[in-house]
Amino acid sequence: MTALPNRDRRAERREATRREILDAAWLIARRDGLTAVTLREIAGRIGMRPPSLYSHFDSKNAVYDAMFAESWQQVIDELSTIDYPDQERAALLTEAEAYFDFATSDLARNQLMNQRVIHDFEPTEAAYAVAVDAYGRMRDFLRGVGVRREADLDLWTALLAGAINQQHANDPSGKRWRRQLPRLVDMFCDEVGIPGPSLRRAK
Amino acid sequence: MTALPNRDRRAERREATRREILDAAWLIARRDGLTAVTLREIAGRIGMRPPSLYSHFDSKNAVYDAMFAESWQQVIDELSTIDYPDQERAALLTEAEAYFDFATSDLARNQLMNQRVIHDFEPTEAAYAVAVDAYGRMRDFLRGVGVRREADLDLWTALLAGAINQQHANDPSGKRWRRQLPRLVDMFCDEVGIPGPSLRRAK
DNA sequence: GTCTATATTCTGATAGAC
DNA sequence: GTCTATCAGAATATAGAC
Repeated sequence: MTALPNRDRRAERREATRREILDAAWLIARRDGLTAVTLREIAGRIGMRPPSLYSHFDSKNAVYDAMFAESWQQVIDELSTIDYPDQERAALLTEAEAYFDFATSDLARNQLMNQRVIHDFEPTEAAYAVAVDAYGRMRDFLRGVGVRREADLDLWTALLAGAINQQHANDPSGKRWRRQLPRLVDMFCDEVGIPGPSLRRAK
Repeated sequence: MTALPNRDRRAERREATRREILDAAWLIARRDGLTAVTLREIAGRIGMRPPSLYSHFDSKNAVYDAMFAESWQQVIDELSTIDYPDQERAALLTEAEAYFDFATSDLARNQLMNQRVIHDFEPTEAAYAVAVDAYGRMRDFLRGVGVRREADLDLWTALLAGAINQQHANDPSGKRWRRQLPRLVDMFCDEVGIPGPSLRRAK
């Protein structure tokens, strides 16, 4: 009786190559924009020929699909490490700042996640499920501080999206709209009835 | 002494061709996305050969540049026809709805105006000046209802951008975030100290 | 799993005739 | 101002050898 190996070196290597492909794609996307990603350049960067990529991804959009899924997974991972303060308003501000920083730290990623920049790309069901999961966690978090109505969730996402979008468009290297976050969170809390001291007096 | 002609038929025809080119480009952009615009298809649609377009535009990005400028000019034209109510909050809501409707009625246009979808396109000084003009008019309008601080302007643009962005991304054919506008305007007015009755009680 | 070779189509742009 | 001809290159994707 031969013992089964406890590591699958083939699978590990395969996963490593897949990782290299995605990293190269991200590098190109950040440098020249999402639409500038080409199989040719991905291959060139990792010392492969373009057709070899098809052993790992069925198509170029399959690469985008993996990027889409991993972006939303990063949101989940990032937000799940947060140690929230007890006070509701402070917790909301912490959440807002974390998501804002995540979104504004990578324009290409944010475009892939939230804008229809690649017109013929639609996430697969599996990839979309990760985004739905991330949204569900945000909803659970808001429920935890007393926000339950659908319209209030829409309000929250609009406030965040607006600050992020303006930051990208008009002050990509600054903090002009990030500074508005305490104010936006206060406005949100006042509107939906979350009590507590204003976030802008302290400190 | 021969009289000068009071019309320049040559210039008129030239302008008409330029118009045809831009209309074709818009059609493609709306149908398949901004990045799908090609000189080949523009030419095909108006019964020309691709090289002929260079008699009217120096490059493909020059076409985008004209589209950028005319988009911002449309904002100016659109908002300047508005007959605002006297009451400040009502006036702000009218403005917000007009701009929201403008932005959400054409995804490609909004991407060209406000997102960096075409990575190697940067508007010329002349085209950018139109955008600056539009922004100046919005600033003047807000000043007219008592909003003067830079941070308050940033707040206003963030609220609008957020609603527009979420509408595009998550409910492109509906009104889910448009319904939030009265609420958003009320929140804004409360925050910056514009008096008046809530926009959500009446009607 | 990676390669070579290739298919097919498209890209923006220029030269020069008419 | 529009055309033909052409450039020089890039795009995604497939077939089949190794």
